[in-house]
Amino acid sequence: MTVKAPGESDTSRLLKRGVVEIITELELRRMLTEAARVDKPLRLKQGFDPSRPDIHLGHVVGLRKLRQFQELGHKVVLIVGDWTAQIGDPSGESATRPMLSAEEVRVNARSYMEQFFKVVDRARTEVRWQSEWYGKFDLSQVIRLTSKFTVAQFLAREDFAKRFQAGRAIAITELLYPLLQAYDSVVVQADVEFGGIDQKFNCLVGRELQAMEGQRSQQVFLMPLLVGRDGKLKMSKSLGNYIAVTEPPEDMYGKVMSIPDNLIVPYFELLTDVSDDELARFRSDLEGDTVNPMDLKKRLAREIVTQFHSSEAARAGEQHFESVVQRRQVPENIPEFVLSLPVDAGAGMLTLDIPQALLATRLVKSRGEAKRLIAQKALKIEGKAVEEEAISVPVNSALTITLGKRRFAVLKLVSGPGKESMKV
RNA sequence: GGAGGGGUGCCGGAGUGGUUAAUCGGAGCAGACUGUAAAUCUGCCGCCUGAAAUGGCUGCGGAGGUUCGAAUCCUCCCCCCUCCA
Repeated sequence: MTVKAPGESDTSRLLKRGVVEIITELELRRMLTEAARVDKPLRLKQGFDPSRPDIHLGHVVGLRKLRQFQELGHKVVLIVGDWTAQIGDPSGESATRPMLSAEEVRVNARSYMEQFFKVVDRARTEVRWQSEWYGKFDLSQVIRLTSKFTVAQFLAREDFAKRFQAGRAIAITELLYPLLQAYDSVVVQADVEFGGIDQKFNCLVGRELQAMEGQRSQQVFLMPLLVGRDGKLKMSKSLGNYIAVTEPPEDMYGKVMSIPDNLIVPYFELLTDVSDDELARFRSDLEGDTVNPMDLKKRLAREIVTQFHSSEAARAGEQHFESVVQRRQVPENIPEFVLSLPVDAGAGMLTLDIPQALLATRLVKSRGEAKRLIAQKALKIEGKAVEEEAISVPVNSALTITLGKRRFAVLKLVSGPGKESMKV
């Protein structure tokens, strides 16, 4: 094993960019130097909650940081929080979560790790399950653990303090959450714990507990919370403002394009490797209005899609965006449906009940929605706006349907007994 | 053990007998505009029927009940929260 000491330029990238706070930076710097000197990697602790196996760009901010440390030779210790998951993270108004079966946890963990290792180096990661130590934890140990802290200490945490003052509920298990997380640090002998700034309290409890157990306290590395697509709140799955790392390239590209302009620079800063000089230029260009924000955003989207897919996928995503969104063209490979309808008496025509057809394709959820969309001029058939709810078309025609900006289908109409439709 | 507050549509949150399919905000969708799926503006936003005004159904924690009529009143039940012990 070879642990490298960071050079000066590395250090500023490592310890300054995308970092809110390091507790304590001085000590961490010492540890980095020392680790290189004795060639012993630092143990970088990162936990995850297997009830939420989805990784989005908000998590990626931290994962990239872990990766940077790994590149210096350090080791990530990934903790599968199969016990804390049962408590629920107290940050926010956590609703009680359903308990997961052991099997569900396993499935989630597998899926999580698949995503995790898109960014983090698997070879330099140790995976540990909480059940390894909490599976045999007994009451005397629980008492011993809880006896080390006071309510006042916990009320120092902003989230608890606010809720307490507001007279809102704080479950006792929620108080246990930071304790368990802290004890994890003791078990795995963490040197540094990584987390979003909202994890500050939990990580600090870890420091104290380690000291009480006669261990060297971990350093705490806190990163900013990425703002979600809404431009206001932190990216989170429950708020629906996230971009998942498993997103197909077109969607990922498109979703990056949908972030508000004021997030362009922060996203570059936290999610890409563009240099600090370039970041500064982006900033001034945006302020001075000398760049079209869209062009910067396209670059951002390419960078991000490339990280999780490939540069080819990024190019394809961009082409898709330019043709479908910007030029409003119909994409390729749209779903096709065959609809069999009775032929009208006389000529070889049939009457297409459009809401019915849209419902059959599941492009809409109800006839009502279809009618509304038609009234709102959202429907195009073969590129032409259609405002009628029924049209007459020749048998065996294939119609390309566009509904709004993002819904497409091809309808093949054949003569048949009823209104049954089938998907092809 | 005692006292009190509350459960409303995807979310937040009004509403305390009819004018409430249910104010408003957010999300979502559509249109316009545009430099983008940014921003902004406008509209839509339970289901079915109808070109439409209309009509029908479902709906405010659950089950009953009162009433011409209930999210709103009564009874029982379930769940959540706060305070005092």
